[in-house]
Amino acid sequence: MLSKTAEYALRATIYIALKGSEDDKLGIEEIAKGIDSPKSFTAKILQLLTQNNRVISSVRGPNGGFFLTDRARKLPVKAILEAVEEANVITKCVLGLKECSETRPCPMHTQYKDIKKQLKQMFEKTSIQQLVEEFNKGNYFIDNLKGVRKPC
Amino acid sequence: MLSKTAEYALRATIYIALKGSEDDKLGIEEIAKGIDSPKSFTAKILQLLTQNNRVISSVRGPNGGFFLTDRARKLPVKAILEAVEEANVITKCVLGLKECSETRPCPMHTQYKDIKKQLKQMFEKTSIQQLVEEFNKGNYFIDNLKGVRKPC
DNA sequence: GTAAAAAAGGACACAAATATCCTTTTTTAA
DNA sequence: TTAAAAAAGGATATTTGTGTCCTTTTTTAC
Ligand code: FES
Ligand code: FES
Repeated sequence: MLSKTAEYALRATIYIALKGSEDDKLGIEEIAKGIDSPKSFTAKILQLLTQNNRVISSVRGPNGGFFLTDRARKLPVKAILEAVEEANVITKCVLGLKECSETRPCPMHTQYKDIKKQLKQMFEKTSIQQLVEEFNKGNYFIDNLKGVRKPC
Repeated sequence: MLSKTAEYALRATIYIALKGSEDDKLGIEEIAKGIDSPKSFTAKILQLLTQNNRVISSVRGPNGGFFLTDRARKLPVKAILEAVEEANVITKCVLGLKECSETRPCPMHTQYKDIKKQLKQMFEKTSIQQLVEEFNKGNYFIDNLKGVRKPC
């Protein structure tokens, strides 16, 4: 469905929104551990997300790190996908035709179009903040750690 | 969503089911043109689909080619994805966690699970034959050719 | 039985995705 | 004002996906 890049981008952004703030920025080390992803690769992905402060903000130097502004928290999840150039999942033809359209539909179009619509809704109508709230209801996970869950 | 390999696999299989039969087998040249895909690469993919006659059947030599048995036509679309090892789209966590489960859900799980269920339904409950029938209703497309459509 | 047709198979080429490492720049705190 | 901390950036390695080409095997028709 999504590339590793997009998956790490989503997990990292949610993690930063979840655990960090403008006063308590997170370092790449902690983020990578928190979502268990490869550190350097994740750093590269965060660079994409911080371009023009599109989604993530960052500050260098001691006490620096990554965080999300209140503005950014209101962004739809789709904004994360756009930053890593993968928002096309919500427009593509499931059989890989160049265009997905009603006027030139593939044999799966009729069945797939409703699913695609829901995918689109999910990524466009869900804000990063909503995911944070969902997580904070408890019993949600953003990493792969095994064993007993330590309470927050 | 799907790799090129899976997309070509789907398109090729549908095309063969559509245009061919045991008495009128299709050659790789025609198939690749029909779905417009790279010929040699598509040939490799068809090899995966013909392993153990899982989905596609083939005969070598003059008058040989690819076709689908009646049994194969009844297979779910998922069988094609399995042959190219991509059926996991219908089980994976959208954020890339190792497991997608109710007991260890990611923050998008609640929203995504219904979409995933529908994807699963689509691939499991739709047979290749059904797609052929859908196509034969007219005005469906399996290639990217531009311009006026020539009637069959 | 021989030649031609067609898929199967193997080797290789190229590109993109994934991943690591090291250097540079910026920022802060002492 | 200097040392340390942290992200940014650049170079490179590795793996996977995509794609091509050529040889081999199988089958059929003559
Ligand atoms: S044309 Fe294929 S999904 Fe719409
Ligand atoms: S756990 Fe992420 S989609 Fe189910």
